[in-house]
Amino acid sequence: MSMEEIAARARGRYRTTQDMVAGGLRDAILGGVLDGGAPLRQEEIADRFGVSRIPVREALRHLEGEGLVSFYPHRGAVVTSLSYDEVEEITEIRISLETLALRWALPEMGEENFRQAEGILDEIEREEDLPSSWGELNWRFHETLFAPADRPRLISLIKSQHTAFERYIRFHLSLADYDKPQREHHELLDLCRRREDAAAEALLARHIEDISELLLAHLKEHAAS
Amino acid sequence: MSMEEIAARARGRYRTTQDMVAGGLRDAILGGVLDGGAPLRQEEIADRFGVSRIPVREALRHLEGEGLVSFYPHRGAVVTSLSYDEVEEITEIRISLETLALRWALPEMGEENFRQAEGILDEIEREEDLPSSWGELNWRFHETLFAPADRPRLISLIKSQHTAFERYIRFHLSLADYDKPQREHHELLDLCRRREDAAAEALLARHIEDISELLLAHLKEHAAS
DNA sequence: CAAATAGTTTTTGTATTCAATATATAATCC
DNA sequence: GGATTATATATTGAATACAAAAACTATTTG
Repeated sequence: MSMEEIAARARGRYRTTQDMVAGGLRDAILGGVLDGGAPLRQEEIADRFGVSRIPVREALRHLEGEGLVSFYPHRGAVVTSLSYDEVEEITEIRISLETLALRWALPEMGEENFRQAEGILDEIEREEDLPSSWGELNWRFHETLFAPADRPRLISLIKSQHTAFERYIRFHLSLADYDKPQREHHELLDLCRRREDAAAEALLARHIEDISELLLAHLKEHAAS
Repeated sequence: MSMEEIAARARGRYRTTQDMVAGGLRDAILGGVLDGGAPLRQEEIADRFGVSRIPVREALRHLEGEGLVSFYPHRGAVVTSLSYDEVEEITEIRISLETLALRWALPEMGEENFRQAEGILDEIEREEDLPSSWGELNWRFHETLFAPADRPRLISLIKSQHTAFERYIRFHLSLADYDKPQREHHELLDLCRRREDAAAEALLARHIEDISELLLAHLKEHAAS
């Protein structure tokens, strides 16, 4: 490793300042430090990161592309929040895209993939602070199943739907709620191993719906659109 | 109409400078003035639009979110270009998302929608310069069919796939190539009217594949990945 | 001829200033 | 008094100028 690389890592392992700001804001949003609807004032963010407003604005634009923030001309950016209807919509989109990805991935899966996926399930079971790491680990499991499809655009679309979704999981799910999805993960991996494509696709669809239902139930309870 | 609104239109009917730049660049890319892979130098663009570099950079970031340009750190932005594999990938994604949208839209369609869709098909048949307006008109037809689904996120996803796609149509399709898709448009509208959902979905899938095959055939011929 | 080096170009980041717009508050009018 | 209209303030949006970092080009040197 070169001196330059080490220095780059020390600087926060980001290539540019706007990447650093975007990364920090992303963590804050996904980690729940910034709730949906929270205003993102440029000057305040710039001060907090110790940078000027320009990289902040470009970071915000980038996050807009990821669907995490929304811009309102001359009123600024706010953290995107999901309505009940949008959660339902994302559920449908996820089922459609993820079953497609699984269909393409299944014939290409090898022992290597299965072992990797198992490793992630182990990590989930060993994890102490599940609420704060579930999003990341859950995504890594699903991604591992889709990766053999070698469809980068498809996988990136799926990822952005996941991101929009899992931000809410953290707040609305209690510890017991994680059991069922995890059981489904094991079942899903089993079906993939046995190459039962139709059953695997059906289970994946149900798995997505199950998570969604948990989320919708809590959203309905806690009112707020 | 207020004086302010008139003034806003005179200013180029854009709310902010970056919207104006983004709009201009989008037209240039979709219109084929800027080919895939073309470098987008900030200063040059700023000069051409008579603005500073700040709104240009934010416009580029916005277009990055739309998938029309790609950023390479410290090397700048280039117009995104599609590989053969990516065209195949987008085809699969479109079929998956558009049949989903149609499934949700069909029960909600009314005579109003059918008439509107027919109007667009008439426009296509009356159009003199089809290659340059096909993209826009074709999208408006498909959008009209999906609109009753009232799924804004889904429709916006579909739109970005369309955009990535139709930029290439203009260059690779000859006049005769537009006949078959247009016949399929009429058939599709007919099936929707008769509420034959399964047949309509199947035809839509075939329609997307047909267009894709035309494009892929030309891409294969003209080499370049 | 290959590798190192210097110079150039381009992007990226900062600072400062000003303009345009939206929101909130205060004042006016009916 | 209620509604409309002006005014004030905060924030975003944009321009200018400059500095720094990275990538590219051409040259020099061994």
